[in-house]
Amino acid sequence: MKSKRIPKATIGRLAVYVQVLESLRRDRVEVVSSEKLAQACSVNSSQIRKDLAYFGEFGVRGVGYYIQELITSIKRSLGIDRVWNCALVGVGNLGRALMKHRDIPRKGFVIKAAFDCDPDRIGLVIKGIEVMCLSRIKEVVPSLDVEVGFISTPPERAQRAANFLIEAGVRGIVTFAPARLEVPANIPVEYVDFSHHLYAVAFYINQEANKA
Amino acid sequence: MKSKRIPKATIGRLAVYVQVLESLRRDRVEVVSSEKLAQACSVNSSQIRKDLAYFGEFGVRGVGYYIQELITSIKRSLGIDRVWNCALVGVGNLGRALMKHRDIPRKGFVIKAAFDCDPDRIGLVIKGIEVMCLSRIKEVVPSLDVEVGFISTPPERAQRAANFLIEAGVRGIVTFAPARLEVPANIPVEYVDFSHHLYAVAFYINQEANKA
DNA sequence: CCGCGCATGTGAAATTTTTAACATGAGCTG
DNA sequence: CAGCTCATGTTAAAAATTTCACATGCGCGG
Ligand SMILES: NC(=O)c1ccc[n+]([C@@H]2O[C@H](COP(=O)([O-])OP(=O)(O)OC[C@H]3O[C@@H](n4cnc5c(N)ncnc54)[C@H](O)[C@@H]3O)[C@@H](O)[C@H]2O)c1
Ligand SMILES: NC(=O)c1ccc[n+]([C@@H]2O[C@H](COP(=O)([O-])OP(=O)(O)OC[C@H]3O[C@@H](n4cnc5c(N)ncnc54)[C@H](O)[C@@H]3O)[C@@H](O)[C@H]2O)c1
Repeated sequence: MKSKRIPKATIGRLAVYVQVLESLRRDRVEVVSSEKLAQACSVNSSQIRKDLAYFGEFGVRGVGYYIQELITSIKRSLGIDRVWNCALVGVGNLGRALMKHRDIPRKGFVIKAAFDCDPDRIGLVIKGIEVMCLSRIKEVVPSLDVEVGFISTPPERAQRAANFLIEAGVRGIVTFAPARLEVPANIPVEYVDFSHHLYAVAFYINQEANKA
Repeated sequence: MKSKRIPKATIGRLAVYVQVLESLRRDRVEVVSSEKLAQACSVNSSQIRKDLAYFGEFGVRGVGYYIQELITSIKRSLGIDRVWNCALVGVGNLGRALMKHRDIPRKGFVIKAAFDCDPDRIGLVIKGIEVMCLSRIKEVVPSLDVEVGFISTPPERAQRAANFLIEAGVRGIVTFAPARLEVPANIPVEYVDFSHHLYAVAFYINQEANKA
């Protein structure tokens, strides 16, 4: 377990491994080889062993990986072996879908507070969370131990939302708005944007057409 | 414009370039250098020139890129200089948010039909689209010229949804369900999954903490 | 119409990432 | 408990991607 820079792509793949491993676990499979896992994830088996080697030795030679144990190890490596409290800014269509989405808490990210600036939205209760005015964020975030901010405002409001979140004390941001954010260097920002998936599917459909 | 394999990462960056370029266009900027654009996208300027070079020569030496023209060129290169008709399967929280989301048609992807299997959902009208029973997909997809399928069912139903979509004749799939799909090699599948962004933000927050 | 400044497009170098190859060690069998 | 099998962890090679460096060519000013 040497501390080298970990490729961003590795993080992405670890998420896929967890997804597939959990699906195997549901099917009561207990052990899996890097080869089998690789097939299920559509990657190379050395890739998997390499990715895991960044964090430690989790397998048993001649046997493979114990699934439950490996899931635990990956999660610990990523720092998701605990609950992260989150605050959401922008309770529109997407914001509401996120608040209702069961998989987010299941992954350890619990939305503890939601903020909007529209008076019609403030006071609304979704999944037991009352939508609050953004002006209360500075008081609420510290008191609820919120560490992660979700942004689902329109793009032109995203920077403003980020500023509020950071000033309130969040340590990282996941934004769904299509806008680049300017933040201090010590605040990681993840941009969730599936437009590149739309573009990619169009692009690859065209490629297939040109092949034939 | 030589036809080499185009890195997947390039497609992702082109989406970012378009996003930033459109934001510049809104601000009435007309020309931009690769250096300026690079800063706004947090990438290296050669990277931008390399990415664009896969598709052609779009700039003017000594000047830079004409923004409107570059947007058009990138879109043409990706094959999104036209409308793609789409069908959505699974009209739950996310499905409804997608149907209401203005940016999707704005990017040229128009949801023409929506399917569900829940009798309570069938007949519902969202944004002028009537939710239909999945059994009608084979008749509807060809008649509406649908080429792309969106899947927003629960993960255990995603494969079934994919099978229906492919049999009905879609040429590519964008799935939001956390499940790997088995599809013919000529059908591109894009997996939209932001769990890796959640994991990544947690991971980088921890890294920041270890630094300090 | 020539020369200068500037930013592109590109070939080569550096770096990163992926893949292959194999030595190592766990577990099983007789 | 020796020998064998098998899949890991790791080292080395290959491939891909990113970055550098600069020649090329457009536009403007004199
Ligand atoms: N709907 C989707 O499926 C979808 C998918 C991907 C990305 N997005 C992105 O997510 C964001 C939200 O999309 P949406 O469809 O939910 O839009 P929406 O208009 O339904 O919701 C936006 C919400 O943000 C609130 N808001 C605006 N300014 C605010 C501020 N300064 N502080 C706090 N709240 C503020 C509004 O009152 C509204 O409730 C957009 O940036 C969109 O591009 C949406
Ligand atoms: N809600 C979110 O914010 C969100 C975010 C990311 C990913 N996702 C994923 O998107 C998917 C949908 O999430 P959701 O929150 O909308 O769930 P949901 O339960 O609200 O919606 C699922 C819908 O699919 C329908 N369905 C089930 N089986 C079907 C079938 N065989 N054919 C057609 N329709 C079928 C159901 O009737 C329901 O309407 C899930 O896989 C989820 O993991 C959701």
